[in-house]
Parts: sequence; C-alpha cells; structure tokens
Amino acid sequence: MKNTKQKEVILEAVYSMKTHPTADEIYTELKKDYERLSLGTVYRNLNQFAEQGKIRKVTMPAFGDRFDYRLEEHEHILCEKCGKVFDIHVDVAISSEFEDFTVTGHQLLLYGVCKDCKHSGKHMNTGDGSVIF
Amino acid sequence: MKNTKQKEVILEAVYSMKTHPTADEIYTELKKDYERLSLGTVYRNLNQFAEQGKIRKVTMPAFGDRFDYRLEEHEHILCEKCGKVFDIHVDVAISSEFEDFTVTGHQLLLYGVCKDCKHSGKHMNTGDGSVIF
DNA sequence: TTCCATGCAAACAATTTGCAGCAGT
DNA sequence: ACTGCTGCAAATTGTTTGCATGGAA
Repeated sequence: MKNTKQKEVILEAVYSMKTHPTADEIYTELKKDYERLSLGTVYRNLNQFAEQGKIRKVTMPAFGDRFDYRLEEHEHILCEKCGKVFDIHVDVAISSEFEDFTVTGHQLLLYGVCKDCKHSGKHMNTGDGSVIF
Repeated sequence: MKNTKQKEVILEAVYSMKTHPTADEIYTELKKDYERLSLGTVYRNLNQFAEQGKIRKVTMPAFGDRFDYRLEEHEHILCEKCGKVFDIHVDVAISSEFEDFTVTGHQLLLYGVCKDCKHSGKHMNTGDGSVIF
C-alpha cells in the first residue's frame, strides 16, 4: 500500500472529527483544503482503513454508514431527532459460539432522544418500561 | 386505510416467508402470482406496516433492509457468508434512561458464520475470545 | 362519487467502479 | 520504470416519489 497525501488527510480527518462522520461529511470537510479531492477516493480509503482495522465502520438504520476512530469495544446510541451518534460503554459479553453459529462480532445500537433534543421542545415517546442494563 | 388485495398478499407474504425477506424478495415471490404488482407498492406497504407495528423492519449492514413478522422482543444474527438472518432470543435489558438519553429502542446484531456455511468448507475467522452471553 | 392506493417510470441518494493519467516506491 | 492510487464521471443498487388511472368505501 502506497502512502499518499489523500490517505494521510482522510485518516487524520476521522481521528479529528469525533462525531462519527459519514463519508460525505469527511469529504466536505476536506474539500475546503484539498480542492481536487474526490469522493470516490474518500470512500475507497475509508473502506480500506476499516478492512485493515484502522477505523471502524458503523451502519445506522436510516442515517447511512458512519466511521469511528475508536477501536476499543464500545456500542452506539443514535438520536432519532438529530441523527447524532454517541458512544456508550456497556458490557456486552457474547460467547464465540451461539446456537450453531460461530460469532465473529456484534453491534448494539440504542435509539432514543438525546439531551439537547429533549430540551428543544419537540414531542417525544415515553419509555417502554424496560430494566436496568 | 383501504383494504386492497395487494396489502393482503404482501402482509401474508411476510408472514409466510420466515426468512427475513427483503422488499425485493417479497416482490419477486409475489410477482409469480400477481403479474401486475409493482415494487413501489411493495415498499410503500411494507413501510406502512412497519409504522403501524404490524411487522418489523430490520436494517442489516451490507445486506439491505429485511422485514420480520415476529413482533416479540428478539435479536438477530447474520451469517456473513450466505447473508441469511436468524432470530435469537437473548435477554437484553436496557433502562429507558441512559446517560442523558431517553432510550426508545435498541437492536442487537451478531455476525458470524452459520452452521451450514461452516460445513461448506470455506475458510473462516477464529473466535475473538469473548465470554458467555 | 369521492379519494386513497396502485402501476409505472422517473427521480434520488448512497456507494462503487472503469479508465486514463499521475505519483510513490 | 513500474504499478498502485487518484480524479472524474458513469454505473449500480436500493428506495422513494409524481402522476394519471382504477378500485374501495
């Protein structure tokens, strides 16, 4: 794999934008400084980094794929109002064998309404009465 | 909401295909008997049913949206080789308040290799050493 | 008769890919 | 010099939408 300026700045962008950006958000951000950068290159490199385990790709229902520089085990919570994604640290212990499956990974996603959106006056659902995690 | 033949057979298809079908799979299946059925109608109705809580929409990374007739609380496990989705019943207890979030729902997705694919001789990853669920 | 739902095709959004030229080794 | 990487644009894929017509109430 060759070292290119593009690879460098794309990876750096994921590290510095701590907001779980989409490919397009990264592209838009970098475009300011790198006029000729192409969206295809951003996608190509993000996917490559994810395969190499340098970053993580997180698929969100209805809000597109996000990229996350945090490699440690953690889960995500998605605000359904603003689409922002936050990290949460919960202990999800999964055996590597489960009902005839060899389990290689998992993803836990919580949905809800974040603090800011709660206070911004929009109507919201009530909780569903579930228990402490 | 009006009762139409299309609504009837689409909903019935989700109930009878117990394979977590995509919209397109449902469409293809029904097209055999209903020549003039349109894919748009399938999408429209599936989304409507999901909103009404008659079925469930499950978003899978890399394999498109699936529809599930099972309404009870359960999670999914996705085979990375064949793309099949299976139900699993695990106890995921989540509080309705979590770090300033009002939690309205969650989704736990495990990835792995199913029994059939394990035995079909393809190379596979080793487990990641995690613990009993 | 009134409108909602459908079929159809076009529109869309997100992502991937083919290719010729350019740049890293 | 060789070959992979990039920019660009076109192609794909999955899904939604506008509109005229047909069918349920």
